[in-house]
This record gives sequence, structure tokens and C-alpha cells, in this order.
Amino acid sequence: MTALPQSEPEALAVGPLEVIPVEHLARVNGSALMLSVVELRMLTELLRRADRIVSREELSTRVWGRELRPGDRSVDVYVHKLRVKLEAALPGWSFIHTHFGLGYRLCPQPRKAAPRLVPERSRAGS
Amino acid sequence: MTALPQSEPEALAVGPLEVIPVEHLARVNGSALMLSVVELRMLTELLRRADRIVSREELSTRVWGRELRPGDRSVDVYVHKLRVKLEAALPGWSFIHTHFGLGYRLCPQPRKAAPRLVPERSRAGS
DNA sequence: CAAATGGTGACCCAAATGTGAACAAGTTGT
DNA sequence: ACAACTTGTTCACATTTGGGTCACCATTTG
Repeated sequence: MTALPQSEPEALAVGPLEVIPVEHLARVNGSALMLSVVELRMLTELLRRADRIVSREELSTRVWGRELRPGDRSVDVYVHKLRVKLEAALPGWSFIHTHFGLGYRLCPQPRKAAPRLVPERSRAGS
Repeated sequence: MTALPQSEPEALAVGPLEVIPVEHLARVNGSALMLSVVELRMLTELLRRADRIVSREELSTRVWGRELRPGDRSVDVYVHKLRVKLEAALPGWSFIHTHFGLGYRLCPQPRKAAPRLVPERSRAGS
């Protein structure tokens, strides 16, 4: 057992989400996500502060290592990319919540089901 | 129970894939693959780290015993050769996944069905 | 309502990866 | 020794991917 700096935990997890930063690997419900380097860094930072609001400034600093320039939308764009991939990995769940004017907050939870227009089809197992 | 050096397991297996390094044998769903020496070593190394990302540098070191020279594509070429043979052995499955800028990850799984060219007939009634 | 803020698809383009083929070296069979 | 194969290595070219940036639409706020 190597003594790791406790500031860098080996793995982070919240709900069905798990990230192993040193391995550049993220999983949802055990299955690996295909994330780019920046996407993974961003998810990691959100996960470090799970369930707390993280400002764009802070995300910009931690993920890109630079100040957030005025008019810079890259944070938003990458939040979107993450949302798309997370939704694909676990349909019906919300992960990243927007706090208007403040930032984003990671909190995996089943999304409130939209009322079915057409009744659910029964699901056949394999 | 013979006490083998635990660093060299007799057999490695993940899903339908099985490799017995000491016998130079690889099987998919029980049937043997025809692999060259380098191909087998590479598959073995990937299998040892199943479901984790293995960098090209590491593959070069472990399979060829040398540093990865800049511009060296041999890792990619052999990943390709493996993919071809694995696909032939078990059509419709993916085994080796590319993590852009990071490396490869072995994880046998049925490939996501290609999206229908012609959309599924909808069953909305009215 | 208007202004601010966030969502999202499209685009550019350099770099990473996929892939067929040529080549050389080694093996096998005769 | 020679031909017929096999295999490892290297190229060249084709494709894909990802980071960054816009533009335009949608939502929220006051």
C-alpha cells in the first residue's frame, strides 16, 4: 500500500458514477465511458465537489488552468458534451444541474419521468 | 492447488475471450485463434489489464521490450491485426476500444447495433 | 418586455488513429 | 539451394477525433 497524498484520492464515486483520475477512466454503472481528456478532467472536478455548486471561473481554472475570459463559452460547451454522454450511458438520469448565474452542480439522480404520451411497452428480457 | 507465481496466472479470461500464455493459446468462445507471436503477446498484455486503458508506450515496452520511438505505428498496426481476427472469430463484437490520445482498452462486448437506415416502424396509433 | 445567461449545433483544422500495401527477413517443404 | 509462405516492420494515404470558437435559439431574471 503506497501512501498517496490524500488530496488525490484514487477513485471518486457518487451514485452510479465513478471516476479513477489516474487511470483516465470514468464509469457509469460499471461500464466505461468514452471521454476525451478535457471531458474527463471536467467530470473529475465536478465530482470532487459533488452536490456543490462549482462556478465557471473555477471550472475554467481547474480544467484549463487559465482564467475564464469574458465571452468564453467553453465551460458550457463541455458541460453539454458531458451531459450528452452521460445521458447516453444512463438514459433517464440527470447528472449536471445548472444554477443560473452561479455555475453547475453534479448530482446523479433519476429524472422525473415525463408523462408518457403512449403507454410503456412491456420489456422482454433476453 | 499448485502454488504458481501469482504474477503469471495460468490463464486469463474476460467474457468470451481466453488466453493461456504459457501454451501460446488464445480462444474465443472455446475455439482457438490463429495468432502470431507478437499478436498473442499483445492480446495477453491487454487482457492482463482488461477494462483499463493501456498506453502505447506501455504496450511497446511490454510486447517489444523497447521504448516507443516517435512516429512508431507498430502498436496501432497490431491492434488492427488483432481486431480483424477477433472480429472474424466473433462477428458483431467489439474487443479493443480506442481512447484517443491515451491508448487502448480491452473490453469484449456486443457492438452497438448500427442505427437503422430506415427508421423502425413507429407504432403510434390514433 | 429587454437584458443577461445558458443550450446546442455547426464549423475549422491540427493531430491521432485506421488501414492497405510494400518490403525484408525468417521458415518450411522438397 | 530454391520456391512458396509466413511474419515483423515501415510507409503512405484515408478517416476520425477533439479542442476551440461562433452564431443563433431558449430560458431566466428583473
